[in-house]
Amino acid sequence: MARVSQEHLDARRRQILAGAARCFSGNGFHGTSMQDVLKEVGLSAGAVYRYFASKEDLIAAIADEAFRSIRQAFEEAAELTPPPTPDVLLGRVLRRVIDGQVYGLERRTCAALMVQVWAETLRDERLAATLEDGYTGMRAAWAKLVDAYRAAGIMHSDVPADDVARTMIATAQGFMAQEALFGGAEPEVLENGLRGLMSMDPQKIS
Amino acid sequence: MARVSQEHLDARRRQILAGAARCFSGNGFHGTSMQDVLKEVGLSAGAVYRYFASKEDLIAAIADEAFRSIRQAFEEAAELTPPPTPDVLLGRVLRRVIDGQVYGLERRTCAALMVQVWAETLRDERLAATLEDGYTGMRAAWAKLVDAYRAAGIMHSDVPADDVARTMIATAQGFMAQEALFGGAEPEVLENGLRGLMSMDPQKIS
DNA sequence: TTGTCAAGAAGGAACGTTCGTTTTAGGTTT
DNA sequence: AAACCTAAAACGAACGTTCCTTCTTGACAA
Repeated sequence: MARVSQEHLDARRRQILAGAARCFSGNGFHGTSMQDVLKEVGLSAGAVYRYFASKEDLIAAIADEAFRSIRQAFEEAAELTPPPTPDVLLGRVLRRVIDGQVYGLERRTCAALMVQVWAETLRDERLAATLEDGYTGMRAAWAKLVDAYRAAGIMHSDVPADDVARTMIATAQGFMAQEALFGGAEPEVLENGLRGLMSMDPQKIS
Repeated sequence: MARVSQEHLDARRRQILAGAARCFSGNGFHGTSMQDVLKEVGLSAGAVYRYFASKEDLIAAIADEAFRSIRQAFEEAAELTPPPTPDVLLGRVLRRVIDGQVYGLERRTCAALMVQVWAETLRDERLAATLEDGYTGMRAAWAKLVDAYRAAGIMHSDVPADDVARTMIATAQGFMAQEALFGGAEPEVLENGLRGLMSMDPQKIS
């Protein structure tokens, strides 16, 4: 009867997730206690445990959101027609992910959360399965994109498309790691760097 | 005086580090208890705490070794003359790091440890400072290498050398993340992928 | 070569703390 | 009045670490 509005419930939920994400990004999932989270979100234990049954649930919700954000950025980029060159494409992905307002986190904090999620994925089979699913799809979409490059004659065809796809994805992942660890990994740096690499065709070099 | 030989002490120390590294790579530094480590290395608490004053010390020793391994792989590659193309170079780095026998870990386990070290670095200022030092040196060495490419006329000069250096390093980092998370990130995949990217000069495309 | 023994190395129970979580009782909002 | 939330206490379990005991080692005396 005296229920609060659904928007209120959703807002509370996001408030908890955002506060927890801030804690987790800086101290890791297991370096952060629930007391830390409670203090950060400004709610009592009773309130938080009304929205999440356990710390594990809270972690899973945050990791899933991170996966979703990454996957969406990659898949949106892969659907652009005509496909931009890798430098433009990956610049877009990085901007989208890192400025993508995951729980309203700053660029570096967001990148740090991603690294923490990777680490947690290594010890949680459920997360690993979710990530694997998303990765397989991304890889396929980007391999298609590489095929388009080859069909358009702007890339040599003597290399497996999947290998190029994995390499592009790895570059974006590496930039997220660098942003988390050192900061200053601007998308422009990635764009410039890729342009540099793209200009040195090994078949021309000898 | 009834000391045991220095070789014995060193062997015990490495035994502890190796066992701890196996635990940490799979369960994270804070998801692994000291009891887990004790069981894995087959020693008692009294024995382990004779070699490491605290869990933090143990973590720091392992992280330092991981940093050292990475840094050495990158710097060795950067000193090759004449400088190989990026595909060859990064293939070498990846092989060296990942098959580099860090505590005798398997490829994927070793990659997983790297990811855990990154995560820990985000919450430990001392580790962050160490990593920052190594990274700055690596970046400078690789920027020099890019300058050599340009001097040799095999790369366009309209892009900051440092940006290309960071992008190459990021690609290697991304591959380590992929190996940890999904496996199968062979150095050959990276080499092929880079060759593919290098063949699509954006200035030729239109 | 052998026996002795102090000291180093390892064992393992137990410590105090902190963890995630639940429970309690009482207040506030809709 | 029903749902939401607070504040505080308390729970057992698990944590990192310590402490005392036991075993082992190697120098040295015999």
